[in-house]
Amino acid sequence: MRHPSDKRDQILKTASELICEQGYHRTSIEDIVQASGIKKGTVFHYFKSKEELGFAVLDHQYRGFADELASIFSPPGEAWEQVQEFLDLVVHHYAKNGCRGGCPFGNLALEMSDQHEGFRQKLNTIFGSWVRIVQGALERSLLDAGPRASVMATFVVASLEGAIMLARLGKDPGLLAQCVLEIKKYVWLQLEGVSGIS
Amino acid sequence: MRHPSDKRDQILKTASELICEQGYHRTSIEDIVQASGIKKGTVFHYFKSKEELGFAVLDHQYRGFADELASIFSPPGEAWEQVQEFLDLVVHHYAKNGCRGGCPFGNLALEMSDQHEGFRQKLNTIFGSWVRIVQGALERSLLDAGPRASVMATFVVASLEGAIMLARLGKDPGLLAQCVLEIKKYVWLQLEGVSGIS
DNA sequence: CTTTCTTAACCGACCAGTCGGTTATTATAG
DNA sequence: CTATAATAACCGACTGGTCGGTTAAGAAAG
Repeated sequence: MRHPSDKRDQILKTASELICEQGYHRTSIEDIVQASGIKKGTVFHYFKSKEELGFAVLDHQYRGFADELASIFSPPGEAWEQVQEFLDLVVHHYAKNGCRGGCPFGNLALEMSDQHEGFRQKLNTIFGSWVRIVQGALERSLLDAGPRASVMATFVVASLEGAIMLARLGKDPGLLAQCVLEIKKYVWLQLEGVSGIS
Repeated sequence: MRHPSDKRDQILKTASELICEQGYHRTSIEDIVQASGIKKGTVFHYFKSKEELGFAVLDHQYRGFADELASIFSPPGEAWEQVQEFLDLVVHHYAKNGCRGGCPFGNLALEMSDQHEGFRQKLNTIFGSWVRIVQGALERSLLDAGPRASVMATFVVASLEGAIMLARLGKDPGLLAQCVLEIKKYVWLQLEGVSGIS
């Protein structure tokens, strides 16, 4: 008994990995065909174009990431500790795979920003919702939840992306861990300054 | 023409712009030929392969950037103000061009990190020397020049790269300006803490 | 003349995407 | 339950076009 979506998922998974490592343009349908064992006609049966497959891959990756975010930030608990937990998770993830692939969203963002308006908007939305989640946690941590939380959340995400990029370039997960410590220090100094936590 | 040709520079310039906006793989020799008016054979006369052209473009871009860095950090002066001057220059640059193109080194870094070892090493060296320049300035600003300066400089560069990426994605130079303020605040808090400057 | 530069014509490889056809699975009717 | 009709899943050879790269011959300069 075959589930109709069996092969579709396999295509999605293989394409995700390849696009993450090689980028969208560099990854050919033939690459996906070869890596997955699925035939070309089947790929175009489920996705009417490479572009549509690209969008589906992006959705697929974001769904997985959003689930992880939710599992950390949704349960009740100390917000600042949740932020730290999230940062540690990122560090741990890239330490495990040796920084191969880098951030799927950051990669596509740099590749497509000036190239494909549809991808740009989708990615911008993804980063926007990511920032908003961090912002929410920071607001719950700060006594005066003003516009500072938004600015700080944006900076945290930006720094994280930059650190992932440099760590990947240098094949050095330690660089990411080091930068994450600085991010924590940055946030910590703000929390201290504003709310007097110690 | 007497001097080694005019056309070589023109190829380099056009290729730099296109690769910066579209990426290396997405930019075909044909694109460069069409944008510059120079014929295909001429391109392969001066650069024996696309790869060699890519390396030359990278060198060309780094030379320009290194000159700017030198003109800021070399003259005698208050080191911390030089760092700020540099950050402001970056903000100003992307405000002027609306974040189009993004950082040439960051773009290539993400595109080539897992793809081409030669590019990876060259880019890693470039970022390394960039970090070291910032580190030097921080060391001149801090009373106790320890390993902290290196960590901070790495974080500054990483954050800057991440901010440029997000600003480009959102077509919002203001986001970069905002993040640079946070970078300054981050460094400032460290200087205060360590050396008691106010 | 020789050397350097420039050009257009050309090539094989590879790309995304198509198409006609062959199975599986399901729905329907007797 | 069986026979049949309809639909969805799957396959691989093929196409038109573009890619990076080559070649050979002309133009320009010393």
